[in-house]
Amino acid sequence: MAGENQELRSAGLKVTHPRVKILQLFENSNERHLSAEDTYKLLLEAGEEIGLATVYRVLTQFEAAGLIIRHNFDGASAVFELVRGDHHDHMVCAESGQVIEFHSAEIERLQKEIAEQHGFELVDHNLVLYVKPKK
Amino acid sequence: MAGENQELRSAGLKVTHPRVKILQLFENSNERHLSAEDTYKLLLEAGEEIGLATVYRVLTQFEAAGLIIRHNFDGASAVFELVRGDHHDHMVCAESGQVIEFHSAEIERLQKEIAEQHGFELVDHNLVLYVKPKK
DNA sequence: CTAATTGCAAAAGCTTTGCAGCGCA
DNA sequence: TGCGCTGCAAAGCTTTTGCAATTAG
Repeated sequence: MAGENQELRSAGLKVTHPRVKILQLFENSNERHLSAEDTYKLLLEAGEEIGLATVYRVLTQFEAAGLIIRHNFDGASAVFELVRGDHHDHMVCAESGQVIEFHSAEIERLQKEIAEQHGFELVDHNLVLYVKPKK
Repeated sequence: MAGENQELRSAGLKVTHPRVKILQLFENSNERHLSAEDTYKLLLEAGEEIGLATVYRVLTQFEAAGLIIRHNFDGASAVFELVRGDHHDHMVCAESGQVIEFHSAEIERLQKEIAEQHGFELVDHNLVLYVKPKK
């Protein structure tokens, strides 16, 4: 309830109607991965008249604040996801469009190892598996 | 020299001037990762008057034919890379912008394993490590 | 009250498409 | 010759931005 307000303040953002509603949407939606357009439409369905430009601005601010992360799965449009503390990667089904989250400590370890072997420090990574149903 | 012509024919594509030039560009350029815009500009510099729309169409056809692959590193614009038979992933240095290619059979194996554990078949994947120089 | 935020519409990238003319097979 | 290909310009999409009005603190 008021939890969102605190999260926004901690992020250094004023508690405005659009920001609260968008944060609530991410916290309550069944679909964890939403594009700006998805977000905009869901707000409209919920009777919230929030401009699409505002949705984009708020999502960008949330990303900068570390509240959500942006994914560019295919290149078409970005999708956003609430940060819940648990890091994970994604598997996208080419047929159903379904997005599955997974985590592999071993892959994470190997990534770090490979970066270091090349004289670098691993800052971030992006792993997406494109799959189809097993016959 | 005539190698490109054969590659194009095998791909079921007519041997036209734009297609030959674009394929040569990818085979001879020092930079292995080119966006449509990069390709267009390099062609202009080489004195080839090929339309940007044609560049996009040819790159899309080459991708469909399996001659090149498309990467969406950041979401801004896609970059293309000649398929040389060796599969590899990429490491991008945040400071220098440098792109390093690497391959890990172990990560590949784990990916396949994970997809299968979830009841899927791995079709493709995208792995990018974002790194910075080790201090 | 004041600076931050919003909404609208216009603009900005990147990419695709319609169509008339040109070129390879 | 015929169908595919090219070029240009226009249109499409996602995302960003300018600006006046509104709102949070």
